[in-house]
Amino acid sequence: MSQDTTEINRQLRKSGYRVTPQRQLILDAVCKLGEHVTPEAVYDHVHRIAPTLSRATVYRVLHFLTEQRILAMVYMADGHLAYEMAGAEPHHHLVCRTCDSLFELPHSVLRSFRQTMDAQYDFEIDVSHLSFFGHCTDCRDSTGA
Amino acid sequence: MSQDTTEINRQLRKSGYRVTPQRQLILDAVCKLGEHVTPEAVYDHVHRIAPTLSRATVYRVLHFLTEQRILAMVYMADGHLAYEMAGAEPHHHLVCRTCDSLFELPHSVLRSFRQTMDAQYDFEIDVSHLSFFGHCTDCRDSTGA
DNA sequence: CTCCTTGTTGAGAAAATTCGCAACAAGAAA
DNA sequence: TTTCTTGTTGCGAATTTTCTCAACAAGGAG
Repeated sequence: MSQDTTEINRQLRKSGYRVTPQRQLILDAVCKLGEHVTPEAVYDHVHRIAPTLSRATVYRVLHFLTEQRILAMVYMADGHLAYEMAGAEPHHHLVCRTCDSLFELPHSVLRSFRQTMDAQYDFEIDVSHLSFFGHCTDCRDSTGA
Repeated sequence: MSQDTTEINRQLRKSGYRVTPQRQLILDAVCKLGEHVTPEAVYDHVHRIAPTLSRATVYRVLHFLTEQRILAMVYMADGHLAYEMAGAEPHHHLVCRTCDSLFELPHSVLRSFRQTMDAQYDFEIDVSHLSFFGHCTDCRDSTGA
């Protein structure tokens, strides 16, 4: 389940943050629940183990762990946000605004683009996950010309 | 203000949708309020003119007009969503997850990437606006290593 | 081991966004 | 212009996400 939590904990402490049981529970939950984990799913999961752990903490910790590059945000087709472990194999999404379908995009496609951003803007685009919105094959011609 | 609304209206009707006063008011509002218009700002604006126009309608219409490629969604640094006319000069954002700063990215940088997506996946990435999350020059080294 | 400093949490209120459904009204057809 | 179909809206409730702030507790210092 919880992959090398030890290493993550060490990293957090080193940065001056604290390793609390809440953070560990939430991290474990995302880890265990797999890809595209919603805040509500996390809450349901951890709430059974720690009934006093509040929703606010779930949202805060998810945000915090994303900032720490431990988790990655995933924009779902329905517009909602989900999370997953940032360490997982990077993959990206093409989300169709019309039919809401979601296509996976191999990380390799992004490689050169990221390098350009890095070299020209010194900006490190989040490797873990990107979502591109637009219109898929079936929908691209359905609106107007 | 309201740029060629006539053409937009025609297009909507042609697609089987209706042109209602609410939709026109909301479109005008976004047009007039400029870039990065929040739903709340739209509501405040139209509510003065049409007090019964509900928040739900504002959200629904913004979503609808985005789907119709008339508006474009903009992910703000604070995580909130804003809208702007899709016809405007395309520009994109680099959003730093750590310091929340927002950098503008010229459209030209995206050109080849879009062409690749188009050619290889037959997916038309939204031209109007993209947001890339990551870490800027100042923040990229501040976490870990 | 005990004491501080200050990063974190819990609880509930507040704010933001979405839903459900009956009443409405745009606009095609007659 | 009147009628009818069905896409849209309003309202209020339900959900989701954020905020405030006092009480807590992680972990470094002594």
